[in-house]
Amino acid sequence: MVTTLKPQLGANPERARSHNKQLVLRAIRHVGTAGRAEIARASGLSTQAVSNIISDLLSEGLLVEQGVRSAGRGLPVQQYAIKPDGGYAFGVEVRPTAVFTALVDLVGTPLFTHRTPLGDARKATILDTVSAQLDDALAKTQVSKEALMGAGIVMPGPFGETGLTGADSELPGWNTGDPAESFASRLDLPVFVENDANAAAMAERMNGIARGLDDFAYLYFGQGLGLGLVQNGQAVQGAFGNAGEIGHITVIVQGRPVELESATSRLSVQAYLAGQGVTVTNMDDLTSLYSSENRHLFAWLDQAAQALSSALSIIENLFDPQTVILGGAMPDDLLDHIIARTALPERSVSNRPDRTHPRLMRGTSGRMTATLGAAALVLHQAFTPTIAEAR
Amino acid sequence: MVTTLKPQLGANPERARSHNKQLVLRAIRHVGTAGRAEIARASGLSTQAVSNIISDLLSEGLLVEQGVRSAGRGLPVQQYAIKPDGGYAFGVEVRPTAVFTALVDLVGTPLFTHRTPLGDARKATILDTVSAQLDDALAKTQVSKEALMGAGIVMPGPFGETGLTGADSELPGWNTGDPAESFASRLDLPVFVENDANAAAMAERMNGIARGLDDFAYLYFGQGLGLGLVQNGQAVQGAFGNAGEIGHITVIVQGRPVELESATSRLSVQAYLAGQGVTVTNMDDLTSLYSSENRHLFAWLDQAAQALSSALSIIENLFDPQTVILGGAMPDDLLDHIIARTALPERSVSNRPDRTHPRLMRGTSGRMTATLGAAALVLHQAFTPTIAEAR
DNA sequence: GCGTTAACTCAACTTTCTTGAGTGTTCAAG
DNA sequence: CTTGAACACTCAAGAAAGTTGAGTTAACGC
Repeated sequence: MVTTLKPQLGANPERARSHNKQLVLRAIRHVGTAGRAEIARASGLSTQAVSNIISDLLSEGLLVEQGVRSAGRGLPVQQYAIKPDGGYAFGVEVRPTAVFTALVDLVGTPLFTHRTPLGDARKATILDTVSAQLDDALAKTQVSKEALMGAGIVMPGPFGETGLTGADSELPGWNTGDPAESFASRLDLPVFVENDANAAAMAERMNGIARGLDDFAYLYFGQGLGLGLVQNGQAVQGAFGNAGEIGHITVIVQGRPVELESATSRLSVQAYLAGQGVTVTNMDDLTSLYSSENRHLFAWLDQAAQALSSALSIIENLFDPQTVILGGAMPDDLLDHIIARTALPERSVSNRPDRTHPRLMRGTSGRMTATLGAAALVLHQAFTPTIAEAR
Repeated sequence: MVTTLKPQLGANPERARSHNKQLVLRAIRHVGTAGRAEIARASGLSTQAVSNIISDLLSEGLLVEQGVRSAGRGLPVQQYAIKPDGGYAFGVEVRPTAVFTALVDLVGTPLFTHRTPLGDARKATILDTVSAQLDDALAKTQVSKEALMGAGIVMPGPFGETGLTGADSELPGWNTGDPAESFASRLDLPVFVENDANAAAMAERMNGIARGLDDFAYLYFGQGLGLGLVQNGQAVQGAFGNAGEIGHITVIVQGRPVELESATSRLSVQAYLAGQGVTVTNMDDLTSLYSSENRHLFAWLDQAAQALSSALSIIENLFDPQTVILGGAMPDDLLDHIIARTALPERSVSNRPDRTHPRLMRGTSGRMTATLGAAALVLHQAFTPTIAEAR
């Protein structure tokens, strides 16, 4: 039972500078625009140090001057903001039948999104497709490869051979070798791999409803149901990268134990409605069923809300998050409906009077959520000081 | 909905050095004894830098020379080890009826442990008791206050007013104001507050069965049942410090939903046996019941194992830990029995062929587990590089 | 108007790390 | 047995990045 120490790096001038640069970028990003003195106070560095770092970042093209603000006495503040075209991130979501790609700029604005159907789901096919899509994205947006900071890849978990393997939506050929490695060498970029729920959570944290939150959970409606976890500003991956597989835990619905995923997921609603003779194939079908107040859909929503209430109790009591966000491949209307119907457990550490956020919130939904989340992984990394992380 | 950025510090020479010192200590601690070159390789620093740092640590009394080892070619390695009396940590566990204290040295060896009954559980009484115990511990062990690196405090959660407040084992008067603050100013020491489960987990990681593990869970039998979570080498506290309240989630036992804590906890076994006309008041009673193969106890153990199996499924699928450890106020025999009887869920991300650790292991049990865990919090902090953490 | 306040710059200084040359010890090949 | 390679470590010089303190500039308020 040999346990190796996780490699951590010592601080030297070079790594210290890189750390400080990311710290400054993060501070500016958080408030939008900021002046040197403000950043110095926030970071515990001297104004001089911040000045030097900012002049570096300006010449690297990561920051722009943003005019002067005179607030109170003293010399007016020269303000700085993130330069949108200071860098770009490529986001990829791999599903068994298609690959979704997105190119976003440094502030997270998508410049290009695309869906490419997959002929087959072999590893080589996927790598080829993603690589071609990257070239296409760069060409269409006139972005140079040098300006790309990395690629985020969202793949359906679980990774490796586990007790959940063999189920529904598998990708063959990925269980051997490190997927990140394969993509990194093929795309010649730094690569970050995550599951859909964590990626969606990070997207929400970078540019969505979870901006500034450091501890929250994200329930992601994908094919099944995934749990994204952010603790201390970092996505929780678990020892083998498979944290958040909430779909297979047992919850109580109408007094009977069922798998959470079988009560609340896209497959679940499709199966339920099919059992009632109603066919849905995409999110638009669900939206129109909802607006026509289809009683079968409403019945499903009710039991989904029940299942969710159990899940909420577990998530809240185990993680004590600032909030729980619901999002993914489910129309806004339905998410809102579920949120309204979900009983907030009383016996929960989250049931506290001094809350700043609702216990349950709706996040971004839609087909591209996870793909944009993949890109957000790259941005997150660019704005997170990491002196000790070995690469 | 204002979200403030978590304060993070920039790197300057002083903080870089402190970071590197902790990194060196951690590297040495991990392997027991080590030479300069070995540490340099592990930390990404130059041998020269490591040399300078080690000479610092020697003169601060945190390291000792440990003789020469000639391994293969080259100059024999001058080895260094942690100096046990290089520093001390005070551990405190506060319960409603008693305060437990321990003084441990830098390698974690307890020099002094004590149980002090509490006349009442008012805040002032507790602070007085702890303070007196600290003085006593220092006097009896001849340790100077300057050598104390801090105090770890274990208190029953949940912290603050929550949906679980008002239950069984409360301490009045702690919901207002920061407990850490109160202890820090009273003891004039750096203070770290945790719940019992997380503290026990950190103890196990520092000196127990979880040495070197960075991602694991600890199920702690206290009054109720608590979940300690270590992710990335850090205890997970949640947004409000109340993560790990697993006792109140619903699990299935014999087909019926029950609160986990009512099926598996010290109170649970007492209540169950009382219902069968068997009275137990302490762990020794349980041990003798077990060795006499009491059928009521065995029946309880069986249903506890069932409940645990459900809990295990949740923990594994949500956290994907390296292992789950069982420990706390329950005799070893009983823990071993439960572990042997607990069905390992098949539908779990932890059910994988390439495991290095068993899925369920027994940790340290006994009355002082959490108290020593409290002290371990201080040691953990001393061996963890933290350049960016604001204090 | 004029002093106070505050942001920012400049130049000198400090800390800490890295680099490269040099020393001493051990092992192994000729 | 000699010689050279391998390796740990030290010394001294140099580089990188931070801090400090004095000085400059602009706005506010009395």
